[in-house]
Amino acid sequence: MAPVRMKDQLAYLIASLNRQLENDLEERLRPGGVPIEQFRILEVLDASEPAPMGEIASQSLIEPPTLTKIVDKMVSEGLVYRAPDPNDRRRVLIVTAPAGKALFKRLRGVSTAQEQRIVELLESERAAELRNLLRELLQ
Amino acid sequence: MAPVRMKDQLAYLIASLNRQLENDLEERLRPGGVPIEQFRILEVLDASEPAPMGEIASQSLIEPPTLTKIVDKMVSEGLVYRAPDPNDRRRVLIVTAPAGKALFKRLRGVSTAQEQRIVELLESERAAELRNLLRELLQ
DNA sequence: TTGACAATATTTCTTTTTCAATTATTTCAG
DNA sequence: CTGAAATAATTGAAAAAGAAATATTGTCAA
Repeated sequence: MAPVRMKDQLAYLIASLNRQLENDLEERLRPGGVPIEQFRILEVLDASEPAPMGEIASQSLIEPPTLTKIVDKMVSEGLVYRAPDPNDRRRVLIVTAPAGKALFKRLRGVSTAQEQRIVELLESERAAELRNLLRELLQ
Repeated sequence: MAPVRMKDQLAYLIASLNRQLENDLEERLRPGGVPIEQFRILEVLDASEPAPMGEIASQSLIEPPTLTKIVDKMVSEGLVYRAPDPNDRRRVLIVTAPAGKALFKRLRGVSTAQEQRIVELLESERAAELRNLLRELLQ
């Protein structure tokens, strides 16, 4: 069997593409001065709010201790606030503050535009196929 | 148009899958006690050696200052050594030392096994299709 | 040939991230 | 009910990453 060259490995292609997409997103967020992680957190909250720390961590792919510190910063910037969960007081729920909502409203297009660029680059049936392949490999 | 849920976004799927593959690889490398970055550097060198720092950096997706520090460590562990490029003395070429070659020989299977698992999980035509889709999106 | 600019790698300094341990709360078997 | 184990989040120390500055060498137009 011919040796698989690194650049042909699926894991490597995925890592490279991931890097490329992150750099792209970061660059487009830079004018707003918003770190990509903060943006992802706002995305998670936009989808379902309020959300406990653990939920945000797993969805945004950020480790819990890191998330705590990022949220600290976002709280101090007035983007979100913490609200202890009355049903389970171990939990801390995060809620988007008005400033956070406004910020996200300004920036959400950055992410959807990226998705659109990808889908356009492939034709849409192939984009759907890619989506399926990735899903199949997850878990 | 219905709002694209975060979990359906290609960028998110790619980030998630990338994370999953990295965790998987890291776990399998742990017995050898080798950080994933060192392994990737050895992979790059295995493909073409000697290689200048810049080349290793871009291929392994590691930033130059970080790479310098990792190579420092690898040199002190006797895995690689530095050799100034005689043709361009700004460059520093990295060469795999015998211990590095031995280590890589023991561990290379980890990476090819991962590739195989992916290819098997999909059938191989679909793996080929995935490869093409990813390539198309790169650059 | 020179002098300005570019390229390569490293260093330094600051900021982030991670890892392990800690606190607080909940759950549940006995 | 009690207390041991589990879960959620945070903290603090150490490690890693990142940005900017530096050192060195190379390139090329004037």
